[in-house]
Amino acid sequence: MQEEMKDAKAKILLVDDEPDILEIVSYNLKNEGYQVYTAENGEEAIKKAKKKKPDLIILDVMMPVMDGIEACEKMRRISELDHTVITFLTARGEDYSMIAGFDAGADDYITKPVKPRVLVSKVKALLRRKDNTAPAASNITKLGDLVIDRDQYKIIYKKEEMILPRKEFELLSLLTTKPGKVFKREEILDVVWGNEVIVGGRTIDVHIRKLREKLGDDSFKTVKGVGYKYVK
Amino acid sequence: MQEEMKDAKAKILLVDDEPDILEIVSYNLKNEGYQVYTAENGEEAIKKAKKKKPDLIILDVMMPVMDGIEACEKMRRISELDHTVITFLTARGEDYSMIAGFDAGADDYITKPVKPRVLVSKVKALLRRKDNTAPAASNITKLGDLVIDRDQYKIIYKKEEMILPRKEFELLSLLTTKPGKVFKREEILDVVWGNEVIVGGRTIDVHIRKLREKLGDDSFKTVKGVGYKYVK
DNA sequence: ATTCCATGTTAGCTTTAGGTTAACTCAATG
DNA sequence: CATTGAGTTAACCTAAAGCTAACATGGAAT
Repeated sequence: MQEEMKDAKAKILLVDDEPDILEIVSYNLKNEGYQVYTAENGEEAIKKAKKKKPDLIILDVMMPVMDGIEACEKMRRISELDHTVITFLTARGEDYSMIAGFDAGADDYITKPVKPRVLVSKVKALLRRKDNTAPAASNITKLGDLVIDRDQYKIIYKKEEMILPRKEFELLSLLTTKPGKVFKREEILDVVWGNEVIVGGRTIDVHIRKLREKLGDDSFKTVKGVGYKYVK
Repeated sequence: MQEEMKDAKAKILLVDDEPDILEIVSYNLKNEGYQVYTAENGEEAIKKAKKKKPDLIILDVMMPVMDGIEACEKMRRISELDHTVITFLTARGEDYSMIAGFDAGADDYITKPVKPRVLVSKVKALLRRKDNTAPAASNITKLGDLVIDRDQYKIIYKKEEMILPRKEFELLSLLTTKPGKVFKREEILDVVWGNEVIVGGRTIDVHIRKLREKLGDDSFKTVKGVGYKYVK
């Protein structure tokens, strides 16, 4: 029950020049537990956005003083709003404004006229999406100046991104699952090659060598007669 | 084969405590080709709604066990029913129940007594309206100069709108769900083709090639022996 | 029906990155 | 100083991806 709370207090900035719309929409959003701020033009919107750092900004395209597109562009340059979702409100059929909107850095758009219910569910969806996007649940191992990203099949070594061939990556990946532990040659073959395949005796060495070339000699220690280990 | 059913077969959940009404109304709706489910009280209605995810729910206000208002409120909290239209059946003159109904999240109301013909045309209208509403729940991903609209099955690339063949679209759609992540060929087959279908080993490549042609070579990186990834 | 066209799949060939091997060297150990 | 296991190198091999054109299919248009 309490995890429903997290987006319950999401802050939303609603920007439209028609007070009626502001009122009806903000009423509905507040009903859902959101904290709603409003602005009647782009300028005001930017001020409030800076101050409140909302999670979501709903921006009407057509507005006096500063239109939605312009406001959006400006807001996108404000780094505090990096994680803010911006969506446009646009009249149906105005495709050009949709494209312009994306160009200005919007994340989505909602077409008018819109029913409160629909808008609310849309807002929910957007905030949900935001949550999912942020904490990319990737499986990453960090060891000193080496970062191993198993999702992206890449590593970062001394701030430098590099991609390794598959076997090298998997070998490294294995050794670093337990730094310091000595992996027997047999173990390595099992995991990296699969115990059906039979490869010659020097194959592992060659791969170790390549890793040493790329990641520095001293990280890979040989334990004669047994196998290899990775040390920071 | 299972999707692509137009609203000819729209699912309607009809809720009323009077069996006579259930029968006569559902007869008429079925005649029009709708798939009709019935329930005799709010509790039952919620259960069936969850299971069947109807497009439209017609809800009598006055019911034993759980009345329409309460049932409506509960159903509105079920996210699978976000796009379901809910309409009340209310006795003429009961204005209060109409207001309460909207407050509970209903989309419309129908006054009793109602002639079958009228009801049917009302239902048609509601479902038509629903179709206009639904695409507002768009599901859009924006990545640099690429916008993917999963609802409209179209993309915007460098300000240019284009539609991709289904497989290409789905492949792109998958890869972009997690930019940078390497999707294994097997994963891709599972998601885009479905793991029952068996396609030749070169099929994915060809689709990747087409995407590269259209969206630029460098966005699609090959990770040999593993799969592909999308990078901005 | 018939034609036409877009999409999807396949076969078969080319290309290449990646992986393996052989042959030799080196270092450690007893 | 012999033996054994590991290091090194470059040649070689192969599985995997690229590519192209042909074929298959299904839906739309006529």
